[in-house]
Amino acid sequence: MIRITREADYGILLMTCLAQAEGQPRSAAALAQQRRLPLPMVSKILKALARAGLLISQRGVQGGYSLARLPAEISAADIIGALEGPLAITECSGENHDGCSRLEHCEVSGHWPRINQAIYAALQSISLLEMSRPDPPRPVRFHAPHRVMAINATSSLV
Amino acid sequence: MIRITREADYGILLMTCLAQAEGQPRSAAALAQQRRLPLPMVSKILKALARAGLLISQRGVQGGYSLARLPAEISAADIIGALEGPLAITECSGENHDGCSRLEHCEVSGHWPRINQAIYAALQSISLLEMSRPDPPRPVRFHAPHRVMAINATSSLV
DNA sequence: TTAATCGGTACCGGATTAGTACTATTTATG
DNA sequence: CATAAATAGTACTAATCCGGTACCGATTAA
Repeated sequence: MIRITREADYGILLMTCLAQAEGQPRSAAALAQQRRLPLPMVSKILKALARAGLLISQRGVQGGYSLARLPAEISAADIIGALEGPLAITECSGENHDGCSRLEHCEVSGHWPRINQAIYAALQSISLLEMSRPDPPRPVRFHAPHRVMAINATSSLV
Repeated sequence: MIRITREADYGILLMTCLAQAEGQPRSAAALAQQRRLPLPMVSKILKALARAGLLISQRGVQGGYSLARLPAEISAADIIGALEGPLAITECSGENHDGCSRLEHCEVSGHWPRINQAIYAALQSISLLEMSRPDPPRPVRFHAPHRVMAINATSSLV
């Protein structure tokens, strides 16, 4: 399946909290409490988001994190991308096919960037503003032909 | 990062082989040899694809697998979806939010199906026919703003 | 009858991820 | 100026999941 790491999953949850906070900084502890997530994890994720430039961090008493841009200017792709690090497993979907031992028997590799881009575009089309709507209009049923294609969203699992 | 399992990755490789075979059945061993993939793995994947109705299997001597539909009628979403099984980790992105212990503190969950569908649509727009073109026109560079969003396509890694 | 091939299940090892612990650094506030 | 509240960084452990293998049964053309 196509899955997203739990880190990115939590990241989206936290970002929606901050979107609703309207620029006012929130501490990691407050966010963890609000979403019922483990504090160290929340802390780690917020740090990463700040490093990626999506959040502004304010240290010291009364400090916290706040959005660096307006919710409408932040996409799901931004958040997920920020939390996934520039991992090395990108060889065949990215630009550098060097070091690909199977290249001579693989005519498909050139197509991965296309798929890549298609998914990226899909994720970029969804803004944080949209995701922050408190009660979304229950979207139309997923029209998978025979089997549900699932994103591994573990955010709400036990 | 957003990653695809290696199984699905191999699956696409194998499907392109079969697309080029033009209806003529190929044995698992032949496909494994052609793509330089481990035979047991190939066997496992082909079985799953056949069960999903994407391949037709012919047992016995001179048997093998062949496409159940025309390459143009099979999408990347079909292949990936077939290999990812109806895992249980779908609770929050699928339809049934039941059993989600954090539901009351999670206003985002309702949005996962949307993201889900967006990605699904992207994958469905790419047909096996397109992917089987021997040497694809090197697609335009991936226009990620600051960081490459990567699909973990490990097909061509060592 | 035989050999080639698909079908299914169970299992193991390794890699990645989730989560934790600890310490240093910054800063508002009294 | 001292203190407490908060972020920043790093290293580490534990659990899960994935890739891969092995084995045996069922089919079927020759």
